[in-house]
Amino acid sequence: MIQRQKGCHDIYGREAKIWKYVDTIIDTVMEKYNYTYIRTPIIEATELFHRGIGDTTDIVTKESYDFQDKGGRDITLRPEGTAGVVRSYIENKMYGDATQPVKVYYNGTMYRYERPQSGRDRELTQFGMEILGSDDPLSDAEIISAAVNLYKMLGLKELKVNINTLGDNESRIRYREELIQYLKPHIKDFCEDCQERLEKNPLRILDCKVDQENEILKNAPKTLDFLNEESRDRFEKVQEYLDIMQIPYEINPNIVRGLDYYNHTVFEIEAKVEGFGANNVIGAGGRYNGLVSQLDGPETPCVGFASGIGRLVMALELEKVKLPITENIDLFLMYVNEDEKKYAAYLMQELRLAGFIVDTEYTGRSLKGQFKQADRLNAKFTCVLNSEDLNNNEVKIKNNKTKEEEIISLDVLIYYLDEHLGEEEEDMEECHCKEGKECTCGSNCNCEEECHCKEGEECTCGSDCNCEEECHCKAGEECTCGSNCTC
RNA sequence: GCGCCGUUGGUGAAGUGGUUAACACGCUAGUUUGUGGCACUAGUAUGCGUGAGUUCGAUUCUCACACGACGCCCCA
Repeated sequence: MIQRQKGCHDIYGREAKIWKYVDTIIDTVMEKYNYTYIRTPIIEATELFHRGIGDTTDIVTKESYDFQDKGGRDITLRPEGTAGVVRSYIENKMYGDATQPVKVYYNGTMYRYERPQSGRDRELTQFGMEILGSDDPLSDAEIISAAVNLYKMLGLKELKVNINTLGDNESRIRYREELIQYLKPHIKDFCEDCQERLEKNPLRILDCKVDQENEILKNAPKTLDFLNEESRDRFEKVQEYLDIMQIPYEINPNIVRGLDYYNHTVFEIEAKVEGFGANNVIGAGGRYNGLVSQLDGPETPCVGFASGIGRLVMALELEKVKLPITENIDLFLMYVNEDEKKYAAYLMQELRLAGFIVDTEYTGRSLKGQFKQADRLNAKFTCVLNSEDLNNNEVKIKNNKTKEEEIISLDVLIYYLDEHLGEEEEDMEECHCKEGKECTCGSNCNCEEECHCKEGEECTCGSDCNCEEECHCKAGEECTCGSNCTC
């Protein structure tokens, strides 16, 4: 059997619906902020990332998907989105556009040759936004606020925004040197990883999990002390704008972005969700004023942000955010003989063109099996096409929730469905499951009522539960049976 | 690149160095029910990640590899 590639995932079914939903929210929010969608190639010249992201970064040195194509060109599968956007900005001379700054957003797959773990895959989907051509601290604040608002709109509640500033390139380099000098005499007392980091990535030592309690580290020089006046003013301005926009944040001097191109404002957004793995940063970004010129474009100040959609979806699921995802169909048509089947084909065509979600039987199941199928598909209405009724120009339609059945004229079927599905919409949010009955609300269950599930039985509240014994659990409560039940 | 644990049917899984790999769910068919959701009956892996080794014999022991989960490095 051919398997998917390591660290890659197939996304389908309910999960795919969540991804699509997240995409639509991104589009909606970005439209409000007046960002335009940009789509750049997944493959780029290898040199772009070496010059853009930096030769010392692991992403470029160890983790990139490099190859030569048949023409001998050095190609890399993009490991992140910003470099490609900047390349496109320069190549298409967007700096000459009438509307400045240029505000764009992207949403696509990135590739990193890494060992997979929770929240990290080889193929990842990132959404990101960039403002190119503005040095205004308001643009820094806008990027952060847009990110936070997006997460809020998706339904995430517990967010932690960490911000920091690296200062301009000059103070950044000065600080780096100072830090190395300070740590060097004591480096023996640090963990092995930190000893490695000293020359390669000294700023990372500040954020080391092992040496967090080390007194020497606690007294280490801070980036903020090395800022020149301009950098300090800019950082204060960013905070001021964030305050005005009522975006809560914390200043965390240990936030260090991995990519070489960052300067001034940097930030990370963590999702504080129980059960999240070690990688709980769902989005991060910062200012990169030097990148455009470094890639042969005009001196252009920029700020941007990127977010992993996979982590985002994981956070939404762990937080059990209620998402407006439809998992039911309007009508399931059943039939027994060939004439009825033909009529089903005709009727489906009519109803689908009229805008209803309609399905029927395709595998030759018995009528009994068709009823089961209708339930599996969460059909709101079912209809057994019966030759006799059809000859009378009538159809028997059943509300699958109330179990009420009516015989109506075929001429008014569309009108009937329209009317009754409208009613359905209103209490779609409400769940009517009771003891011993199937949950009507689908898998994202928030039953208020008690459910009784026994070993091996499907939990009546709709979640997958492997109770050892009967449990009486309500929505949001810990399951009394001790199993991993999310009743 | 490093570490730890794992890999048995559509699903959750039990299990053993030796004839037919438990149980449950699901699915399909049948009986019954005025057109299903209950009950009952039957069917549903020639197979235990892949390859090699040990052995008379391996799904069960050993090794390698692949993949999965988690953590480190690094990073969204």
